[in-house]
Amino acid sequence: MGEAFHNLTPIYIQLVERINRQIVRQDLKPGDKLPSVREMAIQVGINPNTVQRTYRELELMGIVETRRGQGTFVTENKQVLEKLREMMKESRIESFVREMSEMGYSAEEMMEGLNRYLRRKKGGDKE
Amino acid sequence: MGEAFHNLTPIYIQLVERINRQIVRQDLKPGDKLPSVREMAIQVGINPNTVQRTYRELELMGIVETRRGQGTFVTENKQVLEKLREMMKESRIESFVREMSEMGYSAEEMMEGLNRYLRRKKGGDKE
Amino acid sequence: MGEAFHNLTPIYIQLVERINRQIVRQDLKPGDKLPSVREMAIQVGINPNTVQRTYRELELMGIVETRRGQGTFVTENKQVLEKLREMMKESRIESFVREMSEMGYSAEEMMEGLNRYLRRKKGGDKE
Amino acid sequence: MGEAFHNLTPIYIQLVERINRQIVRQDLKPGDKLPSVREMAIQVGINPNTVQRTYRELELMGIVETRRGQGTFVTENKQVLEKLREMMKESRIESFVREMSEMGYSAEEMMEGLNRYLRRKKGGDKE
DNA sequence: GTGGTCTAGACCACA
DNA sequence: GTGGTCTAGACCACG
Repeated sequence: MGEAFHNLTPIYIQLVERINRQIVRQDLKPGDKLPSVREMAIQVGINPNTVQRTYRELELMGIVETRRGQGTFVTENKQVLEKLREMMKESRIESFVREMSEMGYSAEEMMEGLNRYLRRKKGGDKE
Repeated sequence: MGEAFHNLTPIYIQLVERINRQIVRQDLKPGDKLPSVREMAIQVGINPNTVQRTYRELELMGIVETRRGQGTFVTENKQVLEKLREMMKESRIESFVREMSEMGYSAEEMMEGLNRYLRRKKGGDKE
Repeated sequence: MGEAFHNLTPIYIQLVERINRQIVRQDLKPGDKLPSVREMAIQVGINPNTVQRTYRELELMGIVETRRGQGTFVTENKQVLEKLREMMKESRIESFVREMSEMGYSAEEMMEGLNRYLRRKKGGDKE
Repeated sequence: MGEAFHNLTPIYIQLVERINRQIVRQDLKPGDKLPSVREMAIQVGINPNTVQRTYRELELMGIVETRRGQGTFVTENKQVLEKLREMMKESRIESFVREMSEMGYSAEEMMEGLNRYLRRKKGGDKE
């Protein structure tokens, strides 16, 4: 999640992660059909081959199932989805910790900071 | 603010953030000289005008001081630096919380997850 | 191993299998360097992209390791290689049994036929 | 005899083998009429001359009989058919043994592997 | 040099 | 229509 003006991580990986996020957020629910390869390519402005590669990657992970002539669908396998959710949670925590410790914060300060933020937010909730 | 394939946020903002991060990480210490406008422009491959704008922005925030004919330096004002550190910490916490709650995690699960991660890491530290 | 006048199975899969066979036969030993993507492409008369896809597939299976700027190498992980050997053995047995039972032979006839063949061969060995 | 990407063995031989297989599998029974030369040529997408050659080859082997003005028929000669069956069985066994020994398996391991596979399959049969 | 990514455009099989 | 494969040719990062 570094910066960079060109963005080094491959497009197809970025797209894999974007779709994973949509699934974990339930924007894409189990059984939902993803846009066709060509449609998605137009939507995000990349080449159909690159989308194809993304979908294949997701299929290898068991996250989507593709049915020839029909489309690509989010798996209904609860276990896989739960594992995905778990992985993304760990990944978020991990980069949070990495960034915070790069800034020089200790484990205690992280817990403390998060705790204070959450309590503050509970009071003044909005949006 | 989801990432994109081209990265929509203005380059000068990206550069401001990159420099702030370097300061908070102590890669740039109080009193350190930043690369000259032209040098920085070459290093990151952007237009000197854009770098100029970045430095102006940083100066308005009080984070750097420019001395005519000498260059641009990280401020030695402890208060400003402490505030910057605080801001970046809050910003990291905030996006962590936002992302985690988008994934459907509750405040308790965040605290729990972070705590478990930190304890796990304390045991098997390396690198 | 069917016939087919055009050969339906994708080239990159055929190539994966060919390489796996070479590894199992020890024509390619652990640690050996495979031909570079471009070289292999010329050797077998296909597009470098297709070879690249083959190598990637093999890497996902853990059968080869690729080192940027150096080349692609057969893994030295004994476990993976043993598993590959086991898989290919099972696969050979499975298609043997399938073909034989399509021809109407029973399990007993298969065992009997194989046994007779092997004993016959033991006597008149050559080559 | 490794496979290839274009398949080097002559088409008419491939077709001979395909038809033999259909006969041994009883997809084509004794006395059955084969498709006409022209029809077969269209079905498999090759030249009628090539089909003609295939049928001539099969006739030389005594496997089919052609009756002027009527068509080409699978022989009803039990002996010939039994011999064909025997030949194909031996051929399958031979290539099984060759492939397995190329992989470094001994005669004992082949028998053992086949036996285990068959017993395993007897239990969990399906399809 | 090496592997890795991306595009443009083609053709195929399934349904 | 769908996904899947292949090619040709380009450009990139690593060493």
